[in-house]
Amino acid sequence: MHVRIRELTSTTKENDLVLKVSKTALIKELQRMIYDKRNVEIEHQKLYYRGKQLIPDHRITDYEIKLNDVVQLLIKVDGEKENTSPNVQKKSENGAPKRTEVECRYYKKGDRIDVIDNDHGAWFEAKILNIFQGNDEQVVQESDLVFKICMDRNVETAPIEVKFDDIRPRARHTFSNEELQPAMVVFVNYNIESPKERGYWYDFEIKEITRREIKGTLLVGKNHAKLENCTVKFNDEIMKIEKPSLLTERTENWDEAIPLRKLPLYCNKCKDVVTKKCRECGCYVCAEKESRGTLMLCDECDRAYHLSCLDPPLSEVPSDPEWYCPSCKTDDSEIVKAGEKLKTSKKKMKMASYKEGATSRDWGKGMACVGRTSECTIVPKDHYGPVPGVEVGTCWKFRVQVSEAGIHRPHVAGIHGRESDGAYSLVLSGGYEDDIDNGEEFYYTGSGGRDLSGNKRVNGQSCDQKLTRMNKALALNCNVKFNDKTGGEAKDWRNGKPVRVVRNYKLRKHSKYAPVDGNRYDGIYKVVKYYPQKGKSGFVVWRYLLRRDDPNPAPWAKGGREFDMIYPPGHLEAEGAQQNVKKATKRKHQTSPDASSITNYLTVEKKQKIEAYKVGTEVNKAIALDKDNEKLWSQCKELLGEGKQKFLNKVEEVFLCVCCQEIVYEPVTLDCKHNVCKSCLKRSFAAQIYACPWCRFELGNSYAMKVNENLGKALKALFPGYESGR
DNA sequence: CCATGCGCTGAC
DNA sequence: GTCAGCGCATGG
Repeated sequence: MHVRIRELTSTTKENDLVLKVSKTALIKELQRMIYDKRNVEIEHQKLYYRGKQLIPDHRITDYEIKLNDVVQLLIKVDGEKENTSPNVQKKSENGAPKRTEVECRYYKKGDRIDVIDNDHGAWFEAKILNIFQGNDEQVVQESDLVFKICMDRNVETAPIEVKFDDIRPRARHTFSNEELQPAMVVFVNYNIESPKERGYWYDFEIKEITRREIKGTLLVGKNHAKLENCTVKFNDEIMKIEKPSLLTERTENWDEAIPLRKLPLYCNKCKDVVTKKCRECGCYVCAEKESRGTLMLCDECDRAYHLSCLDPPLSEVPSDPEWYCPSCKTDDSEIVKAGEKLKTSKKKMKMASYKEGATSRDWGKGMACVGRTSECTIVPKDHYGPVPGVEVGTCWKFRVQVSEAGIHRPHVAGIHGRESDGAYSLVLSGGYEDDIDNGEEFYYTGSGGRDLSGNKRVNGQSCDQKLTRMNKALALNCNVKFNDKTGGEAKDWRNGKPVRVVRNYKLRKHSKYAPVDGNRYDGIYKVVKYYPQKGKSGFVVWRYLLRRDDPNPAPWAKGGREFDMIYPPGHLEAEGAQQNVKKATKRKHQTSPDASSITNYLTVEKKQKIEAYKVGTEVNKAIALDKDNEKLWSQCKELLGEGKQKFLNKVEEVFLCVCCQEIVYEPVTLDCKHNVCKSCLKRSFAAQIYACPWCRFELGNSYAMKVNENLGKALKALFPGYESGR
C-alpha cells in the first residue's frame, strides 16, 4: 500500500512524495515519514484528504484512503495561529532546523507594501509580518529572502510567503494631471475584461495624453506582459510606483497610514452605497447594513442575517463556528466538520483489527487487503466474452488489477459466475491438486469442499464438493442439459457460453503454460464437459474440461504475445528501483497494447459497429447555456463521432471533481473556470482554504458558491444514477 | 444481511 | 519453505 503526498501548491504528480505505508498506520506515523523525507516539522504539517483535515490519532483506513490516493500537505509557517485539534504532536526535540528571522536592508516588519498576485497580474495591498532567511544559509541576498505577508483586504485569509521581487513599497503618491508625461510608467486602476468599469491595480506605460484621455500599454504581472491600447478611466487616481529604498533613507512620514485604493464594488446590487438598503450585502431579512457586528454569515449561502431578525431571534452569536441560515440548514448530524472525530462505521467495527486484542501482525502494508481503486464500466459484471480493449496476453501483477480491468472480478475466488446464469471468468492458479493444464485444453476443479473456518481463504479438501453456487454457474456454460448428479458433455462444445481464462504464475509448478510472474489473460475457453470424480484427496470434486475457442493466438502459440507486466499506478515508484532491475533481466516482452491496437482488436475480434452518438435536445440546450464551460464541452463534443462510450468517458474526465474524484455534483464553476462540487468547495472553505482546488486561484472567504445549474442539468441527464448515493 | 473464496505477505 | 489470517468483492 502506498499513498502520494502532494503539497497544496502543487497541481501535478511530478513532485509527489510516494510513501509505502500500512493502511492501519496512524496519521502521525505518516507525518513522521513526511518529516523524515521532506524535513517538514510535524507541527507544521496539515494533511488533507478529499478536503477533510486528517487527525494524527486516526488511521489511514479510517479515512478510507486508498492505494495511490493523493493526500494534500499544507506546510504551515511560524507564527500562524494554531487551529488544528489538540492532538497535534507537540514540537519534537530533534525538530527540523528552524528558519531564522533576518533583517532586510529595504523592508522591516509591519511595512505596508503592494504584492503582485500571479493569477490576476495585478498588485494588492498587504503588510509584512516576518522576514525569513531563504534556503541558503551562508550568504544573505535580497532575492533569497522569504517575506511572510498578510493581505489587507481579506484579513481572514492565511498569510502567504513571497519573494523580494513580488513586493514593493505601498503606492502613496497620487499624481496631479500636470505631473503626468508620456513614457512614464505609473500605477493605474484598470479592468481588463470591462475597461469601462473599475478593476484591479496594474503598472501602465503612458503613450499619449490628450485633454480627456490617457492612453498607453497595460503592463500585466511581474514580467510586464503588454496589453496595448488601453485607456485609463480613472485619470485622477493615477499613482506613482514606489521602488524599494534603503531603510536608512526613509522619510519621516513613511509609516503614516495610507488609505486603501479603490477596487471593484463588493456589492453590485447597491453599488456599495452605505445608506442604501440591500438584501444582498446587508441583512437578508431587513436589508439593513447597520449594526454589522450582529450580522451572521451563513456558511452555505453566504447571506447575512441579524441575530434579532432570525426566527426565533438569537441573543448571542452561537459558539459553533459553523452556522447555517434557516433556508440552508439541514440535518445537523450530517454535517461532519473538518478534522472532527470520525464515526466508525458498523462494518469497520466488525473487522478483526477493530476488535479487542487486535492482531500483532500488520496486514495493512501489502497488496493482500487493498481494495480496488477503480471499477471496469466498459462491460457489466455479468458480461460474457472478451472485454473490449483488453488483449490476450495482457499481464497484471496482482489479482486486484485483474478485477479492475473487468476480466475477473472476484478478489480471491477462482470462478466468477451466477448460479442462475453461468460463469464469466476463471483463474488457473494451481490451488487445486486435480487441475491438469495442457494449454489449449485444461481440466479445472470446482470450489468448495474445504474447511474455511478461522477466516481462511484456502485449505485442503475435507468433504465432497457440491454442484451449487459457482460450480453450478460453470456447469451452466456447457452446452448440455444441466445435471447435478452425473454432469454432462456438450455435443457442440463451441456453442457453450464463453469463459475468460486467466493463468497465474503459481500454476507454473504444474504447467509450462503459466506465466513466470503475475496474472495473464489467455482468452476465451468453453466448457466441453463436467463431471464429479473422487479427487486425489479422496473426496468428490467437480471437474470441468475447458477448450480454447479464441480467434487470437494463445500467448505460447505461434504469433501469440505476452505483454509487459502492468503494475498498480505508483507501485514501482513506491517499491523503488529493485523492481526495475528485475524487469530488465526478464525475457524480452512486447510493449503493452496501445490505442491503435485496441481499435484494431475491436474491428477484427468483435466487429463492433460504432455509431455516432447524439445527445438529447434537453441536454443540448443545457450544454449550450453553459457558457462558462463552452471550451470543455466542445472538447467532449469532438468525440461524439466515436460513439456514446467515448463521449461519456470524456465528459467524465473533463468534469471530474479534483476533490472527491467523482463527476462534479451540484457543480460550482469558479471564476478561474474550474469545476468542483459545492460540498467539496464547502469542505475546503471549512478548512480555511479559500482557493480553487485545481489551480489555487484565490477566491476570498466570502466567495459566492453558485451552483452551475446548466452543467448540473446536463450531467444529470447524461449519467443515470448521478444523483443517487450523493 | 451473511457466506464464500486458486491473494498476499510477515512471521516463524 | 510454509502457513495464518487479514479486507474486499461478490452472490445468495
